Amino acid sequence: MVTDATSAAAGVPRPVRSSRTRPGRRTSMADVARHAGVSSQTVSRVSNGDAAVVESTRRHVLAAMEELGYRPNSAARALKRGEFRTIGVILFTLSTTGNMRTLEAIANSAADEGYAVTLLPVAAPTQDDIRGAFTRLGELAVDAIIVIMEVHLLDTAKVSLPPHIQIVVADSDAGDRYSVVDTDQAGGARTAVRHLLELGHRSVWHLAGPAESFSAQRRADAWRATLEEAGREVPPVLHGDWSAESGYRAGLALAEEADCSAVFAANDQMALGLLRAFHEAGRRVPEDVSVVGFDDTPGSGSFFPPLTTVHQDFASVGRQCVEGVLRQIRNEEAERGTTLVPTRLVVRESTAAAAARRG
Amino acid sequence: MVTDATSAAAGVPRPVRSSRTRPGRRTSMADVARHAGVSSQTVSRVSNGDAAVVESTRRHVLAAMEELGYRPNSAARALKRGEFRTIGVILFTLSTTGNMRTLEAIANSAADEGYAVTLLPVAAPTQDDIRGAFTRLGELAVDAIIVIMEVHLLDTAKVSLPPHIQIVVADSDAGDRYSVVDTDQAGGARTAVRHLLELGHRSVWHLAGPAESFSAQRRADAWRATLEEAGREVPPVLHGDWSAESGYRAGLALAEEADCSAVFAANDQMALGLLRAFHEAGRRVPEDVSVVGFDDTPGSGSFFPPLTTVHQDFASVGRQCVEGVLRQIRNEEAERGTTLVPTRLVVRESTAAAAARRG
DNA sequence: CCTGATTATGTTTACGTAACCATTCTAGCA
DNA sequence: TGCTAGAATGGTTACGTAAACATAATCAGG
Repeated sequence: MVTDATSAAAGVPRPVRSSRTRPGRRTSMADVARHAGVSSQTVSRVSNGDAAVVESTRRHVLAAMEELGYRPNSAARALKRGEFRTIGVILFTLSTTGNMRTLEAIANSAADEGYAVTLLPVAAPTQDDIRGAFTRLGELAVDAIIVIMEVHLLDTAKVSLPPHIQIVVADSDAGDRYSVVDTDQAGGARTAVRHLLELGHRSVWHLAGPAESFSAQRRADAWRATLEEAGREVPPVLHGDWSAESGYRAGLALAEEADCSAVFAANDQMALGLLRAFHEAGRRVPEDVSVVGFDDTPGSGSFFPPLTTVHQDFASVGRQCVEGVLRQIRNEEAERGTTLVPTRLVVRESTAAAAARRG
Repeated sequence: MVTDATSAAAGVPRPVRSSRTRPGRRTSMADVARHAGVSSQTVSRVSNGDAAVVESTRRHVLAAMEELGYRPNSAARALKRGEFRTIGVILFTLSTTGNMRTLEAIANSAADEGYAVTLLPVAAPTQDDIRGAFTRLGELAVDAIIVIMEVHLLDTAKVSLPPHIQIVVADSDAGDRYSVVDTDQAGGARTAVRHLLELGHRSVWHLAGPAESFSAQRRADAWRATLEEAGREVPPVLHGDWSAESGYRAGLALAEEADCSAVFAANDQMALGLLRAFHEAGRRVPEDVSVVGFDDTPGSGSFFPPLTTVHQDFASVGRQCVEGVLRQIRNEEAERGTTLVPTRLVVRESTAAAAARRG
């Protein structure tokens, strides 16, 4: 029930302005200091929990802060301290499992260290876009940058990286020029292929990612190398674009290959498409064809059949990106080299022992 | 080979310091001004592309900037201007399709408007965590906040929202207290159920999301209402936790129900689990059972069979969040009310006309 | 009761930028 | 030629914070 028509309308919450504070401005340390009858330096000390402020004073200042609704101004703080406590992340898209999970891990690790994460998406990997992004990053309030993309795209864009900013590159090559954290693509691919060979398959086909992708290349290279080491025939490589749809198309073609009893797909989405194509073509998985994916995306355990796949530890990738970047900030020097994060083969029901040799 | 032990180690790229600049500091406008022989005010004008600076001066200043590697200090800029040009996004997890796609759209829209996006993840939706997140956001360098979570969680956490900061809440209820942008959950669910009824199914079962979720509740409510409006029997509702695994478990139970010919799953992941359970139980989809999902996640078009599902336009949700927040910043006043983003039914192969009435 | 060390608090200043106002210069016109 | 309007540029200052230094208060030991 409305009891008083003249009262200020049940309004949007607004900051309470003490009569001591200037209108139109957020309350500053000076306001709090005046209100509490101390110097602004003492307010600063309380605000940072830093120096020795006697308990009674501290409480008094805290009360004043509370009363005036004081919030530290991070712009002034950053200006004074010379650091933003923020890490910038530049990436093309969040739409891949890997980027998304890596970003999440980065954000969580950064938060643990008291750092915020600023996102800088680049709509499409065109040169102009990348350059624009980096120009903006240079002006942005960040102490460091983590790049989640492939380094050769940086090169083609002739990007001038802000020199004072430390960089870790996830999902890339070029560990000799930047500090790189990446999943052990080759190791994962090798494990997948070995698993299939150990099941008795004569050879393993490969549905690779797009040719431009270094991740795809490394997985394909390791697949080929593993087959060659084992003295097996290397079937022609198929290329998809990471999408389930492209996996489906490749699967329709593979279903025609009578001697194809095992496929290693470069990611789970394409493996999903493969599964559908095989179902539709009447090739049973795993009885007729074994399929292994890569990523271990959520849901891959509920594919039909549940997918054997290479688990990527994106959380670890993200965490190590943040650790690397903070280490570089603290030491004030850039690092080089690549940190490989190991993978793990998750065996489910899409792989089985090879059927008797067929004709 | 190390050729000269006294040389500065083959080093990390470092900013070139002109002899005119003070060591240990990034070049400031004053440095550029000195180097170019103009006032720092003119440098400021060039930097902002703002005022009338004569072309020759402008080029001269730009050259000086280039030479000294000048980058504007965004902390000082923000302090002076009183705005950060940054939007904070708070969310629990990126691990759901919806959050991720919404975030991506927010980041893109914000970038278009010249705003950066700062991420503030909250590890688990406990009260302490939420409160911590908001305290940090209050001090954070943001002009506005977008909350991607359900409002009742804010309430239980007794969060005090920074009063000067504008808020748009995605994925929630409580449009009467905040400005909310959300998918038209009810409309989507209604469309899904109607689609199944129009195919001749006597009724539609529902695999709902977790009971705590408002999205799940609204989808379930609309499902029930649509059945009741059509005068159909309302089967008991099943609950999953959004995961494919929970869908699988529910599917095993549903496969036992002889009169279940159509299921509406509250998201695609659970629908994926349903499909696997039905396959394993020998119930053909769509011949024996029709299945509809919700989300239209990438890959759902390659499920086996391709999934009929309700497409959510996350890009639009994200865009409208940013538009709303910027409108509030510019008008300096909070808004209320809910903006519903329509859905679209994507009919694929997991739904078909009901078989002849069974026993 | 004084001295010197220690602790608590205050004062001054600089961080880099941009708004505001002042000054100089140019060109058009009487 | 002198005058004025307007354009281009410069000088000064404040934004809010925290470092560096200065001062005041307390206390132990002689």
